[in-house]
Amino acid sequence: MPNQRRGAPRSESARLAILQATARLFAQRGYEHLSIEGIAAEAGVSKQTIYRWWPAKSDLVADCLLDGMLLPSRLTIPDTGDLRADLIAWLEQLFQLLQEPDGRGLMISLIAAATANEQIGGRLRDSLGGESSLVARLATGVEAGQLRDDAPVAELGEALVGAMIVKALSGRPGESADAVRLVDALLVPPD
Amino acid sequence: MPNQRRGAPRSESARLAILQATARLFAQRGYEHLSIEGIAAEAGVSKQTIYRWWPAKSDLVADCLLDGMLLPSRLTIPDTGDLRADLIAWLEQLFQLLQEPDGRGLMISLIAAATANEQIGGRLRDSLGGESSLVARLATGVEAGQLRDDAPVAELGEALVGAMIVKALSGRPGESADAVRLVDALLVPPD
Amino acid sequence: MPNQRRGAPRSESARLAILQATARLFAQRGYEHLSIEGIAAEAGVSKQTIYRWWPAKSDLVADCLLDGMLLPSRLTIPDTGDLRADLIAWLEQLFQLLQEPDGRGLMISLIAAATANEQIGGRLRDSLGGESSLVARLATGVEAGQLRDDAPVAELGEALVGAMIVKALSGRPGESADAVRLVDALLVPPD
Amino acid sequence: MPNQRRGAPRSESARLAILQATARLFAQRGYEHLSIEGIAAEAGVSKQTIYRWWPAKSDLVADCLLDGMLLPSRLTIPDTGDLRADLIAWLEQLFQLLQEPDGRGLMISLIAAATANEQIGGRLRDSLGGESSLVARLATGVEAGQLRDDAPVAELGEALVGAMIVKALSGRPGESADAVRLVDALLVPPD
DNA sequence: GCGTAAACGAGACGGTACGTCCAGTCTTATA
DNA sequence: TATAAGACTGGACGTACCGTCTCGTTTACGC
Repeated sequence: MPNQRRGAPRSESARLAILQATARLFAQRGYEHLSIEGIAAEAGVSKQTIYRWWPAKSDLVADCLLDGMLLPSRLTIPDTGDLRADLIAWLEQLFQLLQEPDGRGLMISLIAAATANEQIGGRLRDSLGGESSLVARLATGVEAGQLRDDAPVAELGEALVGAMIVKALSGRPGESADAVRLVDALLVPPD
Repeated sequence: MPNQRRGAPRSESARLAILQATARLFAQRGYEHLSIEGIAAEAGVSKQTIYRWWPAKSDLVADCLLDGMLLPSRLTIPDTGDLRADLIAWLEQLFQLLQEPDGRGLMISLIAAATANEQIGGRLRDSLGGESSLVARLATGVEAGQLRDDAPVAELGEALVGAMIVKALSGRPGESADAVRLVDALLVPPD
Repeated sequence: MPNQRRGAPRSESARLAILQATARLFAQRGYEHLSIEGIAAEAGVSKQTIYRWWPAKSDLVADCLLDGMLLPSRLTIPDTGDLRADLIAWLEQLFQLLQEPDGRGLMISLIAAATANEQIGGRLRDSLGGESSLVARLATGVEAGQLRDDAPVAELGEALVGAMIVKALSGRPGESADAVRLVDALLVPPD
Repeated sequence: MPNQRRGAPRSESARLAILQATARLFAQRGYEHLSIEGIAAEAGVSKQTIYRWWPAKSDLVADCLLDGMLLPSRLTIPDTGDLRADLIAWLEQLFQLLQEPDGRGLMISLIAAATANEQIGGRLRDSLGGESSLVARLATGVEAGQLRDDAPVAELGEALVGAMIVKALSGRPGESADAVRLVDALLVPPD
């Protein structure tokens, strides 16, 4: 079957350059100060090439997030078999990130981006945009008998991520003990 | 004792007009489309008068929020004596708000504003900017014996508000049953 | 040979609209009250388009002057063969212009513009911005034997124009007799 | 006879401070960049005090010029008895001033101010704002028999000052020889 | 190969808003 | 009543980006 379309195919190098430029500028200056013009200049690309493929700045960021270009990889949820320990470890890492100045900026920028794009919000909910899913980890915990069968995993996931987001937005630093308390409050073991 | 300062005193009418214009435009068009120029025009005031008293758009919004000009009054947490019922009722109202198109827009706008101003984030955490405090209500629950003495009220509050915020950001509608499940997951009654 | 530059070419219609708007507003309200914003509005053009091509208001006015859009065409120096008569006629026209209210305003505005831009000053010196040159006319007079060979034509030109400028600035009306006296004082015929 | 008016008399110290501040800022930054606000701050005076006594910026400058606060004193016309030598010396000094960067700026600023105020133009004409008068010096020359009785002294004065102004505006440097040529062209001795 | 059509760089364009400066007027309290 | 202080409306500044557009160039199919 021959090609569907005539004309030059989409330039992969331009696509990459744009996403990388976006990620770089996002990390450097935050979502608020991201501009299409700046991205085009940084990527060595014309504005039109961006507008041809992405309808809005937030969709660009969503693509970056999907490709894992925005978040440090350490933020994925571990699965050692011990749900409580895994969640605590994951939350502690998040709280630590929020205490680095750039870390908090990154999180705030992601929230700001989510404000403009539901997809980004969804990725945040499913454990911050990476491949792993918080809800999947909780479900594994149910299977392993570490959580009651009828535990509302979706709600628990939202509550965990949401607590972190609220901490980020209100500038209240999260400490290790908070992570423990939060997980213990949420995770009622089966009788 | 005579007055402390010379020069004309700050114009109360201008202050009010600015805050009201901000609230009006915020409700109409959202935080993203709020512009100082637009507020000045709506308030019949010069831009300089705004810049003289507020360093940034987000501080203006924070003042509005403090004065209760942005949120419907029904969103305060009730206190009927039954903590579980109160929390469920409050969450249901929030979820209902999120299902109205304007309601979700309002919440998203508040989160966007919080992104630029920690104070706003703090008000969101303390039950959405009003006078009432979610944490205070939880503490009342502890005193009434409806919650264990060592319940981490701060974390629970953050988790509740955060869950709602995550729902808002990810566009997942919250239903009444969700509210019940969430509250039941979080509120472990004393033995 | 292909085109030198990429990107859309400069819009001639915008260029013209800007110059015409400038000329119109200059004539109506004078150099002092000329504003880039006003010109942009009058020309139906964005401010950026003006700033892209002209670094300053005075350069815009200089371009208008060069294109002969600011001065009445009658102000060019005649060449009937009789130098003395030509100069007197030209000066009389200038003096008459200065006695019309708008005429004096025009001249004052030109001087104010020259204050910000040497090019404009140069055009004023070479007989007020038009195509004709006062010095060239004087040189013709030398050739015709109506002026001494070593007559300092440049200095005489500056003195003639300068006298008119001083009259304009000091509000002293120039009369016909003044023109005659001035020319006779400056133009010493050859022995 | 008691005072005519009630209330505090005009503050002489404020008046002086304002004029001195004006002169200082005029010299430093030129007429164009002079602002009432800046003068008030520099003088330690309120804006209202300036507006109470001077209707416009240009009137302030006119007053400074009258008080001799703007021009170097060396620019007065000498009177050694030799009219030609005096005029040449005076012009040479002017030309020299125009070749210093600040000197040209000063002259341009004065012309710009004259553009807004006829009085200033008049002072420029009467030999640049000082006490001495060019026309008076020329009249002395007539009395001394160095100029024809019917020499048009007013026109000659305007031509001399005007030539200098044109040089200043057009950025053409005046040299010593130019001064000689100009004076010789204008001053026809009696037969 | 050769035309044609899309992608692409460059960049001009009409706009909106920014945050700042200053004008000129006013309202206080003090001298 | 003059003054210092300073708040106020209003207009313009020069800049940054927006999203659209118009060029000339490049690339790859389909004839």
